[in-house]
Amino acid sequence: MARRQYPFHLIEPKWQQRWDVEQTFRAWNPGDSVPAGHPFGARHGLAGKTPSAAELPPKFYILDMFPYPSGAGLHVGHPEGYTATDILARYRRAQGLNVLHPMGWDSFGLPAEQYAVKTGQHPRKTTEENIANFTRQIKSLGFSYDWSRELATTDPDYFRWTQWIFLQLYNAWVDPETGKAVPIGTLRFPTGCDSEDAKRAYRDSKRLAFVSEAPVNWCPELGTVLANEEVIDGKSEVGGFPVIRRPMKQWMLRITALAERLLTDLDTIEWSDSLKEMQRNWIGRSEGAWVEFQVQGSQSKVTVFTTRPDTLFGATYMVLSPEHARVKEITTAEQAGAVKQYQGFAAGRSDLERTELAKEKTGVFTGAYAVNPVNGEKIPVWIADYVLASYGTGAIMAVPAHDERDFEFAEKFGLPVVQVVQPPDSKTDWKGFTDDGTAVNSAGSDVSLDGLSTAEAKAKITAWLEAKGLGKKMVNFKLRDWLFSRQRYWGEPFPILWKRDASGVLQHQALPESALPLLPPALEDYKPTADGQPPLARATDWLNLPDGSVRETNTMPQWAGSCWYYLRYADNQNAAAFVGTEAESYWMGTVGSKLKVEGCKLDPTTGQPATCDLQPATKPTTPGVDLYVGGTEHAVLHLLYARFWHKVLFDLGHVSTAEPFYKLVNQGIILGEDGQKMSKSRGNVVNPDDVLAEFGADAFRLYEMFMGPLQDVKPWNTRGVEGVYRFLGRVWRLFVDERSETAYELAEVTADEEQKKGLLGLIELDPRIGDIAPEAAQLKALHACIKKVTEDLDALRFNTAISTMMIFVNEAMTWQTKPASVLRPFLQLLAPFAPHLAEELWQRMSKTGTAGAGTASDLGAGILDSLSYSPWPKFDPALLVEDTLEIPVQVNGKLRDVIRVPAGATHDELEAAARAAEKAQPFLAGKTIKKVIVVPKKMVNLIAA
RNA sequence: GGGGAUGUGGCGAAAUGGCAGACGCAGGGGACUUAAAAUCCCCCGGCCGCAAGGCCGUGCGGGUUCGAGUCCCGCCAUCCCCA
Repeated sequence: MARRQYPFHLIEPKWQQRWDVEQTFRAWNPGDSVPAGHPFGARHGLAGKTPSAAELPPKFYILDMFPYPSGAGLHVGHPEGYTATDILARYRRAQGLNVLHPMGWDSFGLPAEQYAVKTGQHPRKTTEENIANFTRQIKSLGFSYDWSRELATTDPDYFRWTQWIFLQLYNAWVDPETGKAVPIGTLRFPTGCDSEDAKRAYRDSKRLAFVSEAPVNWCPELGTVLANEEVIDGKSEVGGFPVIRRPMKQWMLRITALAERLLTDLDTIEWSDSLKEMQRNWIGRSEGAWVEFQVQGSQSKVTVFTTRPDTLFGATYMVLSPEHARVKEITTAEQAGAVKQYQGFAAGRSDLERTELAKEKTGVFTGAYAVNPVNGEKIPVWIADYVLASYGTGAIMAVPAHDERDFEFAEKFGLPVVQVVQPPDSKTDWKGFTDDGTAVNSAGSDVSLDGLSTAEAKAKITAWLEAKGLGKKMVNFKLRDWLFSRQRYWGEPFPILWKRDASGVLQHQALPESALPLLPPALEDYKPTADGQPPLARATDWLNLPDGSVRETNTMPQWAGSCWYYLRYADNQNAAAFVGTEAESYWMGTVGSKLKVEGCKLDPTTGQPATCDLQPATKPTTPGVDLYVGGTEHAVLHLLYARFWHKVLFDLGHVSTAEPFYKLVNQGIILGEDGQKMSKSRGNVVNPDDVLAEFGADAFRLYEMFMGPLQDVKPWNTRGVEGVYRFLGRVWRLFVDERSETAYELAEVTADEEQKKGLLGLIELDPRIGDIAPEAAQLKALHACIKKVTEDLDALRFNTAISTMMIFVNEAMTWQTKPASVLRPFLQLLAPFAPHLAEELWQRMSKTGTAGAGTASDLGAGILDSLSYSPWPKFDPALLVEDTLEIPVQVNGKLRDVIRVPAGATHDELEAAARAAEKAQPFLAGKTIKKVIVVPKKMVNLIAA
């Protein structure tokens, strides 16, 4: 190990302990009493008071995606986002905002359960051990979390409310007229729906949480249903066991009912365009029409959904999905055998195999014909597995001329191909042309589309269909309802009972809220039962109630707990509600402070903040979480699910905003030193513990941010850590007296562990630091640094902010005098990035008895003891004004010279100086200047010929 | 297959359409030292040149512009997500 650049091994534990003991980073809810000694109270004049929401400073809610506490511990990818949010949390705190910055655990999950199956150790024990290790690692990085708000999704006090929210979903439906979730009691029953049984069935079919017989990914080996994302190439992601599709009774959440709002409300939030695009694609809204086809010689009708009703004249056959309900009744006797056989074949194939991977189209003719409503033509009806039962109506009209898959199918089975769209460019082949064009061959006895553009044709034919009662405009979504049950032990049990009705049929029924939390039973064996029941079914005492009803044995998926944790952080001790109204509306920004915070202007001679009081607010605070940072792997599912729950809670009046996360940033992943994704098998995983031991937490944090832009993918490089570590060493040497440090180093050699803690006191400030009037160049360096770091932080450009501080320090190292009024504000800039080092030096700068020209009180006056709550400095633009500028001179667009001119040079002066530029002369010789482009303060371009 | 992102020195990267390569790493040279480590100073895109300087250069091909790493069109490559 190289020589230590500075005693981070003593500094970091010292400050971490102090922050912990003093609860420095506690966030204050409306109605909390602020203790007299807390720096937040000192900063805001709230010491010993109990401020209301209006009296508190504006809120800033900055959130990390909470981790699954795995047995492997933290790797360097986790703290990337955490460091970014911590820097911003500290920055906003310094700006005077009331910052909510919490951390918790997404602790339900399969690994702990699998370990339990193998060893019999309760998953709770494994989970607690892993949380303890994660906590230790995260705390060692010095993040300013309010640990009093810690939560774990596996904690009964937490999942009690997850179950409660499930009941809200269960007891709600979406009124199609308003598109809003409302209590199930408001449901209006259709005429004829009179009996209690009929009403129950109708009600159950409208609930946002409902039971459905759906084809699911069943993994016999794991004994559970898997979500699509947990199945890779037909095998389980965990363990690689085969997965088959089979219909099962499952709890579903009706997310499709809010599809439209999930789509349109994306416009109200500040996410990256690419992220919004991913959500839009996932929701997959398409406008089209449904069209009804009469089956010839039968009463049966088949409804199809098409996004291209304008191509109706080109429909030469129809395809139903093999599972379509009408298949049985329309199939002719001759084809029955073939159809049945094909249905069996299709059942064994996944959606993936059926649609995307299938190069060879398959299908069979049903023997039936349908009538094309626009021209009365008879077209054959096929079944084929490239049509999915779950998309649209499960049936399509095939227009092989203008749809790729239909075309392939028609080619293979020799079906006719009729052109009905003319491409705008006559050179383009119409076969397989799927874009917009002009309708052709589209005239029937009753309606003609010929000559119309695709958009016009769509409108005309849809109106015609509607008038005839044969079809209607329709919006379809790719988004499916959310399969919400898992056959596992380590998840939230459903607060549901199954009770027999009068005819002996089991009916589901919600537990009362008073029965929550419903705990999972104690088990000896965590495996599914021999007959394929979930593990909860093993607990017969728990399962069977005295009245003969049985409990639901499925559990919720891991997504459940992460759908609302950001709300619980706002009020995690609340025993009466999932979140208190006042806390929710304050932190989500709907009832807020009437104050705003101005930056603090520095007095140029003392470097101390002058005025930085709270001013009346002119803008409302941000609705929702101000900034949410996490990995791009959650770009779709988690974020969509959480938005869905939030909207339901909003509609039901439980939360005050329509969207949970106002601004969201995805951090890029960190690769191993070899440029490959970090993984145990590649052996390229970097453990933060090792980096911390050698370089300290501040260097680790700094490097994580210095590597490159937060959103980018970037490889780890240990040499790079050394670089920023050296920078911190230079900062240290900028402030401390070299001789005292030598004395400290000598003492450390012989000191025992206990004595070492006291040794920091031996180190003194550099005697050249004092209350000296700063030189103009020094002030300029400082204020340029304040400007750039502040702007970079606002734009999340951490890497360039660090570069800027390096430039400042490199320059400051050459100074013969070190005015405290310049060095002190620099520490404030550094503090969010390297908080331990900055606090340590700050403390020395404000301590009595420091060497130097100024007296102790001069150095400390007006400065809070706690750097964490000291006001962020504001730069003075007047100090940054240049009196001369370097202006590049181009000839014909190529740089030829650089001239120095007064900053206020006029257009003509600039032009004259450029024409006279010495090094430009050879390129002007013998030519005449045709044109001159002058960009004031920027450049001059001479066009010569 | 669909979607998203990214291509700039040996490496990580900077650059409101206006001096490409800030800052850092690696490398080279020097100072200090008995020596090393640490630290400090200098050099560091390629080619030609003793030098001054010149030419070329931001994945490839076009375009817009006085001027393009940046904007537009078309390719290629890599990575990520989803199916």
